[in-house]
Amino acid sequence: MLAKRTEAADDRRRQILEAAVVCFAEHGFHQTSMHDISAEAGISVGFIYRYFKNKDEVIAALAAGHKKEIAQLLERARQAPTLLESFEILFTSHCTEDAPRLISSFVVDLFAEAGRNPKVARLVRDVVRTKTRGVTDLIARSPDSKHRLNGLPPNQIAEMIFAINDGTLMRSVLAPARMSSAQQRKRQLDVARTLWQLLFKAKKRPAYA
Amino acid sequence: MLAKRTEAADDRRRQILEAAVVCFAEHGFHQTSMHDISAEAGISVGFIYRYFKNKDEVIAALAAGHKKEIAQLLERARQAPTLLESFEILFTSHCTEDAPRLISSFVVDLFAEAGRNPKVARLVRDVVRTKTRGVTDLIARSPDSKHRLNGLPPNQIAEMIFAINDGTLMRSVLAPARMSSAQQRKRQLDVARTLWQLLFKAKKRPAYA
Amino acid sequence: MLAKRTEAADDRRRQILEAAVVCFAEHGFHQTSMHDISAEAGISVGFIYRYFKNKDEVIAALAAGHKKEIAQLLERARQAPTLLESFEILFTSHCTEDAPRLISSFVVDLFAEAGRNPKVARLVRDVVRTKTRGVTDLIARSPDSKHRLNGLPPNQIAEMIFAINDGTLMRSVLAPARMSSAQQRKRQLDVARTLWQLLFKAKKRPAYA
Amino acid sequence: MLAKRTEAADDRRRQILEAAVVCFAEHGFHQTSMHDISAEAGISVGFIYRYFKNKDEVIAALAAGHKKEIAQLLERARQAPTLLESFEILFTSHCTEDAPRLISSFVVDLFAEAGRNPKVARLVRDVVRTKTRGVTDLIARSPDSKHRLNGLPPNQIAEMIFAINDGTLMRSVLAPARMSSAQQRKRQLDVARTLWQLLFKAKKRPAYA
DNA sequence: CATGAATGAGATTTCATTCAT
DNA sequence: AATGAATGAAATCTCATTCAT
Repeated sequence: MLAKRTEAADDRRRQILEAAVVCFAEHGFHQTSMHDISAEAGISVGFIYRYFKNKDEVIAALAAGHKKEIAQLLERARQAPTLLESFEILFTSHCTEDAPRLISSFVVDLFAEAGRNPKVARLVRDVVRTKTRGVTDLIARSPDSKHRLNGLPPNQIAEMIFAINDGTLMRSVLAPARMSSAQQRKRQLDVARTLWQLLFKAKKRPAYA
Repeated sequence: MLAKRTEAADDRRRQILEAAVVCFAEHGFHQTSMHDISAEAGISVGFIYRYFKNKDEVIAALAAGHKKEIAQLLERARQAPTLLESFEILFTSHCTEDAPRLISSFVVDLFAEAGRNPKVARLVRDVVRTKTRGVTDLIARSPDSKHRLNGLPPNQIAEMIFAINDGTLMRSVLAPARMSSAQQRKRQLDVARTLWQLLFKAKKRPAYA
Repeated sequence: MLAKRTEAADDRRRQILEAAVVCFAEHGFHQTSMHDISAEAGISVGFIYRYFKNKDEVIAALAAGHKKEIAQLLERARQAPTLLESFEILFTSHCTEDAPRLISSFVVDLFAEAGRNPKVARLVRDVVRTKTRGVTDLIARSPDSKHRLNGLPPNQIAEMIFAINDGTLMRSVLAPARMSSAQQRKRQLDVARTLWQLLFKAKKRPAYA
Repeated sequence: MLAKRTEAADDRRRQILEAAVVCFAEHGFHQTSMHDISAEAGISVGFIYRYFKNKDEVIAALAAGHKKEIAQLLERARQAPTLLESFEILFTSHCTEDAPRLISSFVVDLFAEAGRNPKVARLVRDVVRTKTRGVTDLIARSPDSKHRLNGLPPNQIAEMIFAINDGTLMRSVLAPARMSSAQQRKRQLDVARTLWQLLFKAKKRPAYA
């Protein structure tokens, strides 16, 4: 019997999930044992099973958490005063943490898992959809994008933004361990600005001859 | 004692690796057992060990194979008559196979694994470097890019191309199983052309005002 | 993660080691499977690993136990009222158990293992040193040995005693299964007395001629 | 079908057995694979099976070889001009080889194996019997032993000699690898002479008071 | 004859999960 | 509630043995 969803229970859940994400990011889902998680959380193994039916549910819960974080990220991006700033927020999302590699490792593993675990796939697909829609909206509403974008529709731009975003995330698992959060953040800002320039600053480029 | 590298042995190796990539793509590295691979390859478990020291070596061999394929892909892209065609080749690489999801699942898992397994990380990092350099070169040499690119240097463009490429690949693991290779290919071509338009067709757009 | 060293845990350890020594004596270290041990102990295989890191650690623990037993044996020998009685204790040590062949088989295998496993070698070497020193002391302190011993120094005598002791032990693995503990004990006492006679009773023999 | 016992076949057998004893001494019977033996002998695995039905037969053949060697050793001891020299030959038998640890490791393992493998047990028991009888004879015929031996019967002396011999052999597996054959030989000679002194030189010791 | 490719049973070890306390 | 002892299925890897070439 799983524990009821009281506030205290939610705290427990969070505690377990926080430990889990650390382990998962470091060793991957399937090389992390339940014991690893319990040790990281400072609780007993059996305890985890009071709050999660099994290991897959822990993964699923984390995927759900990821979905929520993405929703919050979108919200923050939406409230930025300019579109460039929105982009900057989106592109550096996984660098604001004190452990950027942790997040990216986890997310890449999540996608890998989605490739085979239908439950995870459904959630991740949902995240992707939410992200794309949110950013499409963001672009469409921006006064910046009135006449520009090289004639591309907002949703195509949005897809490209996320392709770039996911692509750099995927690659960031290769970043040497010594690379600081700040350094990674800087790299990501560069990418955001490059894209920005491509999309909106074309005119500024001196017309060739 | 591993088998010597005769031609017959190389055939066996290939046979095993082909089976392994199918299993890995379907279930991930760590949820594929050596028995799964042997069953898929139609041989006995022990036999795999005559050709690969252990499971990690199978993964590493596959990663090395990936590296070689990327090198060939670059070569093909290099020989395309126009830069746009080069782009199209690069962006649809994983769709030409009869099993596009297989390839992408494998590659995403490979990146996830690179986040923890240093041997794999080294190989993947190598692949990334080769890719980026190759495409940087491709762009720099192209007559198309003489005065355009919105003032961005070729290597920054190259990085962006691959970010997009990897990003779409990462996302493609979510593609519903029923999506055909042709459909995916079409999507990828769209992305390639969007990027192309962004990079090189800007001038064509009537300057607002 | 190994279980902590509580009293209950120590009981478990003992239970496992007792089962292990039975199996090892009967089939040797390398022909005893972990499953054999678990079956003999009446527990599950995996459970052994909560108490011992691996099979080698089981062997090492048993070797350590042997060391302790030898130390106790020496103590008992030391407290015997006469040197002859000390000898008798030393020579019959492995016969007092209800399973003399068990002990000898185990010890011979332990020496065989010491020839290749450095960890075991270190322990066995330690046992040998302790034994030799202890008996050297025993002899040196004995009033019996004041002027006799055929002019041989105590440590040479001690070495010989243990050579004989180990030699008979080594041979005792050949004793037919039906040979009772009592019979073996009697044989060993004969050896002890023969040695004693050789060392100390020489004078009583009528000088030839 | 095993190969017939022609002279050429016997050569093959010897070649295999020589390789086997090296492997067995180094790693023990049950940690030596048939492949190890074939590699050491420079032949194929399958080839071994033409000359020996299985691994156990290889061990048995080696045990039989040991028996023959012991018979030859006894013959040499018998032909020595004095009893002391006979002793010296017996005690240093395993040191004359260029690999003393090899022989002792093998013999100790052989005894361990005898504790469980009845076929081996029978052979080893036979060896022990042959040895004891031979030496009993040796002593009984020696003019040295006419009136001495502290009143002990020759067969008891013989048993003791072999106990010592086996005991030192058993212990010699602990000799550090760097100990040379010559050093070990010297040690063994010391033991032989100590025993000799004990048995026959008692008279020389000044009778105390 | 001789080889070594091929097998598959079996060994060691791990780990998700349960349950008595 | 919370623990962690206990299980046993399953994974990785080895190796004696066979047999087609």
